Amino acid sequence: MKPIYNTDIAAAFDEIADFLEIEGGNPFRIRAYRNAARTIRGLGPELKNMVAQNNDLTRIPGIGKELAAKIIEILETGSARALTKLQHRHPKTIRDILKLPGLGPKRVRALYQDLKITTLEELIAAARKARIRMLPGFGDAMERQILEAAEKMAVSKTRFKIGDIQSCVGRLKNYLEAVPGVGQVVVAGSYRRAKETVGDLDILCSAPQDSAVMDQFAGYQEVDRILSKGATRSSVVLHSGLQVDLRRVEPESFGAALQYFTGSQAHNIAIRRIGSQKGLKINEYGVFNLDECVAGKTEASIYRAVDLPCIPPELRENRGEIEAAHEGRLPKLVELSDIKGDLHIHTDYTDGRDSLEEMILAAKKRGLKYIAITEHSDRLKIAKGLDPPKLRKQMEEIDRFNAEFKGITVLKGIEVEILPDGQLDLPDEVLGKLDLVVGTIHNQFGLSKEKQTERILRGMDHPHFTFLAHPTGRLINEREPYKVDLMRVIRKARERGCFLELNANIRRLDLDDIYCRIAKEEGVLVAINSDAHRVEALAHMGFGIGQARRGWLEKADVLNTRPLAELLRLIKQTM
DNA sequence: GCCGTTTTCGGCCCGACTGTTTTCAGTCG
Repeated sequence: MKPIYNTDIAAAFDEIADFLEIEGGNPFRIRAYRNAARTIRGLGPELKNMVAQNNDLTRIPGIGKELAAKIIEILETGSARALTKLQHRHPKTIRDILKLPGLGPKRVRALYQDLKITTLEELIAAARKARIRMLPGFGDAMERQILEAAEKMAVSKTRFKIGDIQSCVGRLKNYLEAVPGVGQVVVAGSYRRAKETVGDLDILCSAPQDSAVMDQFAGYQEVDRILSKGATRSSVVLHSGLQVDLRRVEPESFGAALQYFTGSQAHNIAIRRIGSQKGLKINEYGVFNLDECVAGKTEASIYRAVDLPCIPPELRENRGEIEAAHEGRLPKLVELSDIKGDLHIHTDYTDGRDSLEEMILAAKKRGLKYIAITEHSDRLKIAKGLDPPKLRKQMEEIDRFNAEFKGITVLKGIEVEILPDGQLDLPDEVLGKLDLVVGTIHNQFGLSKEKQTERILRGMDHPHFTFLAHPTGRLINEREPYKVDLMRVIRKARERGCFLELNANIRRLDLDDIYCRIAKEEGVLVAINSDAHRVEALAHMGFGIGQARRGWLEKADVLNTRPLAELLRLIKQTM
């Protein structure tokens, strides 16, 4: 049987929830499945390993006796009887219809039971024959909307990489801030939580009721179409395909609204539950004791009302941050200003665009105290990887820069290929002359998990190995991570005293937040690097910091927050 | 189906917008 991962189990629970919804099942039971699916997706360790080690699954929040039994059933048999039964009762394709905007369980059930519609094709056909408008609760407008949405379904909605929408967000924010009467404008939602991708943009502004901000928003030049428009809430889709929701609130509610619209949903539900235990009602307008508003102007006031310190947005995923806040052990998260250097940089010696001098000057301008030049190695021909003579030439040039430039130190490094047999792609005597050796994988992604893991572990055993670059090789929305047992990699790093990278490139963000947190718990330092191939890309560091903060990393957990002397000492210990 | 420092039963976050209604259900975030 194929190995079953957390994503498979989460998908099974979501499928159960979908079918139960269509059947009109108990909404709280459905929510329990959805909560569990979300929790399992965000879980670091694989459930199959936890079960193998006899861990008590009911200790995971949202997993009780029943769901724990179903998890084990899925791991052992590949499915759950409860799911199989549902699959026998309903065609699988009905779930596609549930995904259409505007169609929830009630309407899907009506379509299914009254018109026997079970596929998108049948839905489109029925809409064209004007049969849908006949159903109670449906009408002309709804039928039109359904037809449009169903036809567009083929164009699947992918999430946007956070780095890709930066400039778009800046333009829109400036535009809204210029509307008369508008005070603060804050982009909330998953963007504020620094998630690697955002599905849509949630913008919050403070403005009086008679403000023109909603009209101005709907008239913004990048708007493609308007989904809804009201006095306090509007939604549009930009030409880029990005959906933007704007919320307007009065200044005295701004903190409450910001807390609410930053999410995550799971975090907010947990906070509201604590509120209700204290007899408080929490909504986007404030915290209410009966009808009296007791908090709302600032975010901190909301948390104070439930006896908690303000929790940084990046932690708000209901992954233990509320318990940590309650017990006074919230981490003091790493900040961009803590970063002293960048240990993964390319130049035009290989596949970078800018020269060594340009990269050094740009790094110095950003206030970095040190950088490491880490070109590709010989075997990576596609990136003009350096052979020993070319590397020596670059090392000499770096020596000249170090003699000339004050205020920044340039370290000599290499991003060396870990070959399929675990050997490094340059002779030991060459590697031994460098300040640091960054191991990496750029080919043979298809190896089995066992072989890929062995390959990497063997590479890490090399005496000159400093850290593993982009440890999973994933490209967000583009390429799955290669199969590798990261827990073994993390433990090897601890055992060897070497490090792992959080590659801050917006396509990578690798390690991700979950494994950053595991690395921290295992006592392995993380190096946050830009992997810049041109001067502007040095700014990607900020996205790496966002991801690191989501992974609970503090200054002390990050290798390149160290002053140069300490950094060199730590690196030397690996060699 | 989960959960409990009042509870092992009876709760389970909460409000805006839309479209179809004639006071509200469904959907969404």
